[in-house]
Amino acid sequence: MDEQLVKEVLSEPRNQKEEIQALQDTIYVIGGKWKLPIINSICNGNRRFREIERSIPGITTRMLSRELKDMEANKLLKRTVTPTSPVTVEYSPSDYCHSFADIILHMIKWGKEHRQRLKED
Amino acid sequence: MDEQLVKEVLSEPRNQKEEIQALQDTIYVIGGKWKLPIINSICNGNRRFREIERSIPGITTRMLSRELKDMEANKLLKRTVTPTSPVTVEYSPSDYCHSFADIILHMIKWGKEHRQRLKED
DNA sequence: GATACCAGTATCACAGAGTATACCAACATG
DNA sequence: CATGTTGGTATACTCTGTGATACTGGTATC
Repeated sequence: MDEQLVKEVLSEPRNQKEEIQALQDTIYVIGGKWKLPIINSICNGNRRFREIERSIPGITTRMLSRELKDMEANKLLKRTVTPTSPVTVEYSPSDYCHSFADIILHMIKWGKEHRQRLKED
Repeated sequence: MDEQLVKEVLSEPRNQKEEIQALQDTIYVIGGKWKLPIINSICNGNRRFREIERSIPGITTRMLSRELKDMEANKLLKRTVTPTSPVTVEYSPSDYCHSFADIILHMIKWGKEHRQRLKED
């Protein structure tokens, strides 16, 4: 584990109440099955609705629509409509959106290692 | 962001399908409102049932009971019963449990920064 | 004797997360 | 002219995660 990060995040003396509240806040924001996969997809360069939809196995049009609306309202991303014909709709990440990069990266790492462990059994 | 980690986790050329699957696997394992707070609590030294319960704001006896059972079955933690009177039950983290440390740490970090941003408005 | 703590289980109930399917208008492609 | 794509909405449904409340049996405390 990254000792520097530990020092940065975990104040001394430890304030466990604050830590668990922070953890619960984060879970509240990115909880659910789809938020992180969507953020990941958009940060990976997917912009169009169907493009994002196709990049996430299992998601339905409805869930994607709902989550995108929600995330736009919370300024996690920007929705841009270009009046071409037919209209072009593009979703792009806000800076805020990039702040999840570390979390996502570590979760990808964990998922890969997890799969590796399962294979070894 | 940690460039070394990026190189380690994100293979070149990128395999986005593998990445999103890894991400979804991780969400599947630690998804829900309580798993990470419980892991965090136990890794922070809480061992007894009521001790863990008190350390997590909002959790009910029932949810804690269910999640602990689930996590014991998945070898995320060990349940030890000492035949004192009344019996002493202790939950302790497995090595596996510690593998979430990075994710939790980054989520705590994000939560703290999030709260800071809200205060600044 | 009343109350409180421990480690839970039982029962009931609900909201909302998530699924399935169909549909729309406008355009492009074969 | 039939089909497919885009960017969604509408409707109906399931289901499970979560919550509220109550209870148990043994012990310790007041």
